Formats: sequence, structure tokens, C-alpha cells
Amino acid sequence: MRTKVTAHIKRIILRLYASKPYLGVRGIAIALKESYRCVLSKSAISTVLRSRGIRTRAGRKDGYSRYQRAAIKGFGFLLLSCFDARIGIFEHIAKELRVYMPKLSYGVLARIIRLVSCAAASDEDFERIVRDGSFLRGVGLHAYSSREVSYFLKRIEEYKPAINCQQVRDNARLVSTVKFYFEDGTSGYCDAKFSTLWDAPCTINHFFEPFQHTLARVEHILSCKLLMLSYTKSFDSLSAAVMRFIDGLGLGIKAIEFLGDRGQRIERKTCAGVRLSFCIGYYPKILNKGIFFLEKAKRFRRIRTAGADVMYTAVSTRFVQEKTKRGIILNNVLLKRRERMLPAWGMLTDKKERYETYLSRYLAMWPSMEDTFKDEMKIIERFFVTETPDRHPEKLIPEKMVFESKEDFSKIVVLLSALAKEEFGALDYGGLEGSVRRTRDAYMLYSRLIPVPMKKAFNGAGFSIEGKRALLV
DNA sequence: AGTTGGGCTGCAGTAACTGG
DNA sequence: CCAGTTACTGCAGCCCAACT
Repeated sequence: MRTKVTAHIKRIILRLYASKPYLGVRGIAIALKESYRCVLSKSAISTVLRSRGIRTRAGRKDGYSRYQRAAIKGFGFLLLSCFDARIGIFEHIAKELRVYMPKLSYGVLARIIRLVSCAAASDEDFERIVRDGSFLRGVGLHAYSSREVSYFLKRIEEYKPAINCQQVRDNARLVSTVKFYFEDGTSGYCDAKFSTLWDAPCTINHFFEPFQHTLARVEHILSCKLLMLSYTKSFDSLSAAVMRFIDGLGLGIKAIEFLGDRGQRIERKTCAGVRLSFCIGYYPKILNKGIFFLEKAKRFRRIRTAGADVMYTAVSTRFVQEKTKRGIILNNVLLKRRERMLPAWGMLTDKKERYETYLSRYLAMWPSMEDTFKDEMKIIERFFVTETPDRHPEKLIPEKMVFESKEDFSKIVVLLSALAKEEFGALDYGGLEGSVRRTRDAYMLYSRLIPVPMKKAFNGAGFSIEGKRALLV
């Protein structure tokens, strides 16, 4: 006796996975047997999931709040730790304090610093809050070790270390543009937000990002050999600049430069002819000329994303530049929100097979790509009529920080909230309430107290927790 | 550092389907 | 009807990261 994996059963499996991703293939097999009297092996279920581009990391899952929504005490601190990844204060201080803490490994030390800083900045009693499970979860810990913390505090009081923060100031400097040098000597400009391509260094400071953040992103791009851009500003037909950039990516990258707010070079990174795949979003209402479908469009399929679900299909398409008459063939992924709608967004990629992985990564990065595009177009238009003040976040960071007792560590949190205020607006981080849910490809952060524009700004800044996209909803 | 839960992969075995 | 093909099962073994 054998169960046939029909389209119906596939739908049930996908629905089960969608509603209860924490089940895993074994759990889905059991649920199928119990609720549908349908016996399938875990291999069969795995095949169904993988056929839809669903792949989960091997290895034991975090049993704590895995996939389930959990309330977090000190939700604001969690946001600030996300924010910290952009400049790396916690990391820097952990590195500097290492010499004083021979008994603690670097990882443990980094966690303790975060815990102590957040607990000291909290209004609640230190001893009580460090033992609170929902608080620990918020600062990325599962358990509290009083032995390690008291050792840490003892050493701090003993040595009263003063830490030079120049490194953090450098990390916080804003990068305006990432400049790619290609093997044939040509180059291309991309803003630090990886929103879009530019003809020259970007000057609109909405698109600037801290150096540390941009560097980490570039390293990630190089390691997974995939460059994702939110959109192309091409009007009518695909612009010649985008085509040149795509050509360059195919030839290989010689070097990458990070440019500052005035276009000055901050850092240069050489890479030995790395070739990158790409995916670039586009708005079909604007980019709608010189497009020739080379095959019949297949039926739209549904893909689950961190935000709302999206329908997608892919068509091999020739894009012809109106003026230069040049044409290139790309895999054109069309996206729409509902069945009876026209595609409201598109994604161009060089990848033909299994492009769904790119698509889900793209959607995790820009879950509401249409809104991001429209908002940023307005910002670009407005830039030419209104003056925006220069931003120099590094100036808020002191050159030195002294730690004599646990109370001093609250300074880090105060500094982080001052920096976050510059970028996203004022918020009472200490009193913030919220919860977290970990999903397959993102951490969803829920908080009703944060105004929508601020959530948008947070999401646009591309935060992540433990390498996974963090989205504020 | 060893244990463990959980996903992934490969493979032999087999039921069901297909076409001559 | 039979040989070949396809699709699923059920293992074993591997890998990886959380847990202890």
C-alpha cells in the first residue's frame, strides 16, 4: 500500500508547514497520519517542501521560543541590540575587555556585557531582572549564570578599565556609496542601502549607512555571491547603466570602495575577480518598454514571506534599451499580491533554475518593496528642493568610555538610544513592550507602541538578529 | 566536549504506471 | 503481458547547532 502525493496532499503539506513551521518533516508526517489518515515518509514530505523552494537549515532548532511568539521584557533593548550591529559597540567593548577576563570566553563575555548593560539601564531591580526569562530572551540569552556575572563585575571594579572607542567612531561613519570596480576597468555606483544604482556617488543622505553595517553587507554579498538591489530607477526601458552594471558583474569584480558623505574614499577592498549573481527589483508601471517575453508565462504560484504572501511566476524575457538598442535576456520574475491583479512588482535575475531562493531572500529584505520604492522616489524628488542637514553619528560617540561598576554599562544603552534617535526618532526604549516570533526566514518583532513611520524606517535599515532578517510589525 | 534532536542525502527496495 | 520507468518508502549515515 502506497500513498500517492497528489496536488491535494501537497497543498495540505504546504498548509501544515505554513501554519505550524515548528513541526518539521517528522511532525508533518505525524499530523498527516492523524488528521488525514495519510501515511507519508519524512523523505516524501521533505521532497514536497524542497520542490517549493523551502529549505531549512540542518541542525537542532532552538527550543526556547522557536517559531512561537514570545513576550519580551525590555523589548526596546532588543531593538537597540539590533541597532548596535550597525556600529558594533558591544563587540568592540567585549574585545577590549577580554584581557581583564581570562576566565570568560569571548562569546560568553559579549553576552554578559549586553546583559549587564541592558539590566543596568532598566528601571527594575538588577538582581531580579537578570533572572527573568523573558528579559534574558530579549538580550539573546537562555540562561543566567550568576557565577560568571559576578566574576565579570568583580574584575570590572578591580581594574576600572577605560576603553578607547575610536574604532566604534570609525564604524559609525556614514558610507554614502559602494563603488564596484569591474575587471574591464569600468565601475558602477550603488548606494549604501543597496536600494539602487547611481551614475555618480549618491548624495542623498537617506541612503547612507554606517561603515560597519555596509562592510558586513558587502562581505555577505561576496560570500554568497549574490547582489540584491531593491529596485532600478529605469524609466520606460531598462537603463544602459543597469545593463553595464550587469555586464560588469558577469566579468567579475576587481575591487570595492566605500565612499563617504562627500564621495571621499573611506576604505578599499580588493577581490580577485569575484563574479556575482544578482537580483534587482523593478516597478513594472514605470519600466514597461522594450520588454519581450520569450516564452509563455506559467501559472502564478504562491510564496510565503515574512510579510503578506506573494504570487509569483518567471518568464525568460529580453530587455531592450530604447536608445542603444542593446538587448539582454534575463529571468523576469513577476510578482503580484492577489490572483486577479496585474503584476505590481518584478525582479530581474540571472539565475534561471531554483530562483525561488533568491526571491525569498529578496522578499525577506524588502517585504513591502512597492512602498519602499514609492517612499524613496519621493525622497529623491524632495532632495532637490529641500535642504537636509548633514548627519555625523560618530560625533555622538565618546572617544573613551570608563567602566567602574555595573551602572556604568547603562551608558552603552543610553548612547545606542541617542544614536537610534538621530536615525529613527525618539523612543522610550526602556519602557517598550513587545514580543518576538522566529519564523523560517525572519524574526518578527511585534510592538503596538511604535509609530508606523518608525517601523518603516527600522525595516528599511535592514536589521538582523543572528544573521536572520528582523522585521518590526 | 559530549549528547541529542532534527534536517538532508543517498540508496536499495518496491508498488504503480506506461507503452509496445 | 512484460520490461522499463517513475515515484514513494524506509533505512542508515551524515551534518549541524542547541543543549548540558
